[in-house]
Amino acid sequence: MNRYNFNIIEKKWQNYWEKNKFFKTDLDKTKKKFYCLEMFPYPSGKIHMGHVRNYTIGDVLARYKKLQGYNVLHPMGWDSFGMPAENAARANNLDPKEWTEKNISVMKNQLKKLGLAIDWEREISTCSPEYYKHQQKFFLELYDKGLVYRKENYVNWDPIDQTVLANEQVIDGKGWRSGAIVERKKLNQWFFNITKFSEKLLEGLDKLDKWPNKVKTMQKNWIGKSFGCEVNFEIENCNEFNKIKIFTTRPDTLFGCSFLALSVDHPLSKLFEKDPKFQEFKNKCTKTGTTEEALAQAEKLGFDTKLFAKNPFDEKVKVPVFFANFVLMDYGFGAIFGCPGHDQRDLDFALKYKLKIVPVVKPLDHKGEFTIKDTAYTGPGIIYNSKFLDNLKVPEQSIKETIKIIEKRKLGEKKINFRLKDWGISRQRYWGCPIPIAYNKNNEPVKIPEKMLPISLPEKIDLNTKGNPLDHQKKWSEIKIDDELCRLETDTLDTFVDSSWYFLRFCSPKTNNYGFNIEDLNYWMPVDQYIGGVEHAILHLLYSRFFMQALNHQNDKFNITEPFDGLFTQGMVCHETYKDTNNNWLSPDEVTSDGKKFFKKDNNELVKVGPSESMSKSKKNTIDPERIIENYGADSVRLFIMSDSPPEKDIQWSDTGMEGSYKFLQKLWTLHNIFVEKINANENKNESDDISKFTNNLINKITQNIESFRYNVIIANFYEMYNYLSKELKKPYDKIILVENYTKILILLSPFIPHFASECLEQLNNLNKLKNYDSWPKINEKILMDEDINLVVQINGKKREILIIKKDVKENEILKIINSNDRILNYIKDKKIVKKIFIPNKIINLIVK
RNA sequence: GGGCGAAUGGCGGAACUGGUAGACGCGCACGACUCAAAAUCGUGUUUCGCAAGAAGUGAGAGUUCGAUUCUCUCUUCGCCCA
Repeated sequence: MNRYNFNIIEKKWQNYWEKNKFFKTDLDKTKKKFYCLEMFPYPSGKIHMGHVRNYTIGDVLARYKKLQGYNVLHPMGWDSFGMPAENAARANNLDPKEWTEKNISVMKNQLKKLGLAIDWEREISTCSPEYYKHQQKFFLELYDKGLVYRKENYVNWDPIDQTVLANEQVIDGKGWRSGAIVERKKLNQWFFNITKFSEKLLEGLDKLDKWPNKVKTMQKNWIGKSFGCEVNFEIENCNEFNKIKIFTTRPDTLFGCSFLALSVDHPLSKLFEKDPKFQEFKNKCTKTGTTEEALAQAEKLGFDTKLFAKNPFDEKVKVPVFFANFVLMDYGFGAIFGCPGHDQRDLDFALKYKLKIVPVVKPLDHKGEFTIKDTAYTGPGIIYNSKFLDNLKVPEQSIKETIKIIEKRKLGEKKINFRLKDWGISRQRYWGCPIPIAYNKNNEPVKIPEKMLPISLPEKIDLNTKGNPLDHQKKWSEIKIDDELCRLETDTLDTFVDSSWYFLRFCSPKTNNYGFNIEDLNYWMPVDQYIGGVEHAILHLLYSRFFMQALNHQNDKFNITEPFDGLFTQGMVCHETYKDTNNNWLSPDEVTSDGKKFFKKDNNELVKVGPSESMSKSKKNTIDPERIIENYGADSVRLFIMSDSPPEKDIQWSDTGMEGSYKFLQKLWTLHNIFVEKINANENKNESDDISKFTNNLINKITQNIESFRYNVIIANFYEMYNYLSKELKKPYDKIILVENYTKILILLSPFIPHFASECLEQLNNLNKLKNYDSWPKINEKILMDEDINLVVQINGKKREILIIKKDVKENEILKIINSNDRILNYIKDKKIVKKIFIPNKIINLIVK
């Protein structure tokens, strides 16, 4: 018997699919559609196991839906702008464009070797002017709608490299490359007004019932809607600034207020502009990073203004006003009141500056004096020390009631605050989409007229400059608009903008005059199933949702509000980590094992085995998919990556598991040959038709498990199928029955191991089944109903016997069977049956005494 | 510190709405084939026990005829936010 030669067979089918345009999207819009999309990759060089997992999950679904008769859109593209290209190009003196294009061609080739059912004619790449031209139009459209604006904002500034750093480039407060201490610097930057849609983005989550709750909660927390109140504090003896407006979510603790804290950017800071001590303090503040986390961890610092504010509830109580490093200008009004008793940050601050600590909430069951030492009390309880607020229950009564009083006394009003900030889209980098704006002589922004788009990036430029390379492109940046010489914006767009609408472009990838064709969109959108890593749970998904809101805004024709109807977040691919005696990471290739301990291959030194972690280049625990495909074939890899763990959880890469999948494929091939042999022999008789029952049951299980993404269980179902069939085929079977059942089984297998299934179906002369729509096997309910069931007999809740009986047998029938079963009777004899619990087709439980 | 989630054999995991715990795979053991090994095939594999049987899903309680599944408390781990 011939061995299954995956090399020949996989190549054969990949060529066949390409030549016959097997996965070309159908343009017939009368058919029911299914838009299956996986997060497109960044072309970093080679595909990694995470891609293999992500794209196999999607591919299984796309192939399954196609067989079910859907018109499937399953495209692929490249998220091809971004820092790695710029860094790699700088390091190796290359052009980012060439580097990117080379990577794309390598990775595309690798994806094809996986046998993915992708319509490559719809391929897009975000770094091509063909793509970003439309993005520039969208930018101007949003600009016209008032959703884009420019303002000064802090960035992470590397003073040595003279460049802006992304948050992830700041490591322990230092620049990743230069090691310089990162500063906060104010720059003029472009923003998308995402906060205009805070409420809509929050409400929209409720309708996304095919999203994981986890992701929805994360977005909810990120948007961070909080109910609170603005309160005006009067400032004593200050003519220029007699009122400060603060925001608080805890107005009920107002009597515990012992200071006001302002951001150094608060308008009141103008009074201290000439104070060198204040400038020194402000500089100190700019040295702490811009992230909320950095601010939270930094030591609480204050600058005493020597001003005093009156407590609005009791004008006799006066509290000092500070500037403080932990108050941000873009939250609330850049001013808070400090209540050390019930907020840890405020308490740290108060202890440092020896301010009063007045507790105003105590736990309900607390007896005697309640004191605060070094931990603020934030739990529930009851208000005290607070005059007219005393005895209000915290939090259910206190906040609401206090706001009522504040509004009645006209001291402030109820306010809803969002944590979500506007989206800063300016990047001081070369390899990104140019912002279609220029500046005139007066430095005013001017829109680039549509006919001048795209503003393309200059090519083959010197990247080894300080700061943004585009700042050094004088010639490129000169542009004439309406006969006026202007200079182009040199900032480029955040790459999250590129990925906020690429799924729209896939619907009409070739349309030239606009980013999409609305008829195509109305047919294909929303994406029915979006699949990707949970690391994009917040930003990418939120920005994409925002983009739909923005396009929708003031546009009756664009009716999409939510881009992704279903979302699935897959787990990561992990591998053990290895370190040598000098604590250097070792790759799995450098390590060998005797089954118990691990050794370094070249010198037999003992290797330290670390925990299994997500595959990453830095820990050297990666497995190269291409090499695995070469050794085992794409079908085997697909099988393994689907088999060991539920798709939403992390999977451990294991060589033995991989080998197991490979062996299983060989076993299926043996089984195939037995089928073919038996079909040719045409035994012309059936002992029974158990095989049809089995197949019918299998269809039922596989279909249900695909729909709920339990792919690992499906692979187990296939193993069971193999175990069953290798025995069952020892019986004689009629050719017709065999062909019919085996064809169905191969169709069930085809989404998972498409090359193998195609080869076998071709040998059965049933290849057309994979071409035709609607060939996913249907369940025969009658056969399903006919099956025997296991009925468990329990005595006092303990399993004592299993009865294999027909479905829907009545209780008294079952009691008859029990009465003739000695094993069961043994447990009942000499006892009285007190109670009978009977659940049809499941269980009978006899309670005896 | 807050939010969300998880914990099942030596390992990965299964058990859809409370109803047979451990499917399926890996590993391991034994056997067949072989001079031998690999490959392949077969049998077994939660623990204790010769067995009948008993215990058993991180720990402890509770609801129930019946709990891996529901409720409460605790422990550990993971993710997100701070």
